[in-house]
Amino acid sequence: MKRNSRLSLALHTLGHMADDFEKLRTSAEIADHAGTNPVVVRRVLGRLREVGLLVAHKGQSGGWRLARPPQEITLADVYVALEEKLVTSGPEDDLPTCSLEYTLHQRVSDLLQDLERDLVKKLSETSIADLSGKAS
Amino acid sequence: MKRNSRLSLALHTLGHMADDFEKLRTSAEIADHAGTNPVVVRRVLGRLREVGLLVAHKGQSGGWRLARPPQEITLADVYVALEEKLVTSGPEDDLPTCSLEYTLHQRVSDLLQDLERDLVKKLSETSIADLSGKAS
DNA sequence: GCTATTTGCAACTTGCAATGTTACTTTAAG
DNA sequence: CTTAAAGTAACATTGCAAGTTGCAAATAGC
Repeated sequence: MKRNSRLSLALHTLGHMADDFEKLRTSAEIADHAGTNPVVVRRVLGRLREVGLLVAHKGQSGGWRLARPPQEITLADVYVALEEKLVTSGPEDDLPTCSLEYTLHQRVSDLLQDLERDLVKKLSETSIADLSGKAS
Repeated sequence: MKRNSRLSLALHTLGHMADDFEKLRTSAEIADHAGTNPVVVRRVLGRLREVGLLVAHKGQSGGWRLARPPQEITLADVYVALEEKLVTSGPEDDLPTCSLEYTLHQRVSDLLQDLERDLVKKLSETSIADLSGKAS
């Protein structure tokens, strides 16, 4: 089992979709290529459908395709949609009882939020069209 | 159970040690304050001992203290020692069979390595003395 | 030297979340 | 009407971090 594979799966799939973005692909085909399970694919791509990156067609000869041209979908769009958090924001659930711990958490959190912004900015500079074999 | 608590535990503890850096503290005391278990404390602080940030004294009236002045121990030292990876480097274990996946992984990895460097740089600008109540 | 206290460490258990699986419903093409 | 697809809920598996137990080694205090 691979951890943290949602983003990999999504980007990999969208990269291929960028190659031939009219084509409908079924969850089964995608799962097969990505070495996973159709339900997992539907779960992950479902998020991208919800935010309008993908379109799904039910019924016979249905499947998935991009909702807009691949040049207009960036890695950041996908990252944000999946809430993958490659930068771990603090896991603090309970309020710290100790003021030192509070200060500490504050500092580290601020720092990580900056990094997260950086990451999204950098991801937004690459579209999924840039990944495909027939890149511009 | 908190995930990702090793770094929190370590920084929290070292912050307190910076307050009174001659004092020896036992794993039991530290665990009690941090709401965890002495063995977990020894596991985490053991890493910091291995890289020369802490000193442990065995035997009666033994315990832990800083190996050098708190001003000379940065958050980066602790972060690096624990290999905490707040920035998730790619989880790819097996070689990608698909060239698109390979390219993708390459790009994302490069980006994350940049972020990681940034993070360490920023962490190195704060010492554990800066965390303590009696900050400079 | 003897005892109490502490770290060091290995082995095992537990808890949890992500992934995987099964089974069923809904939708639409032919 | 049949077939093939997404949608979804419920359950199973599993990887991993944290927690736990038990004991050996070291050392201070007596």
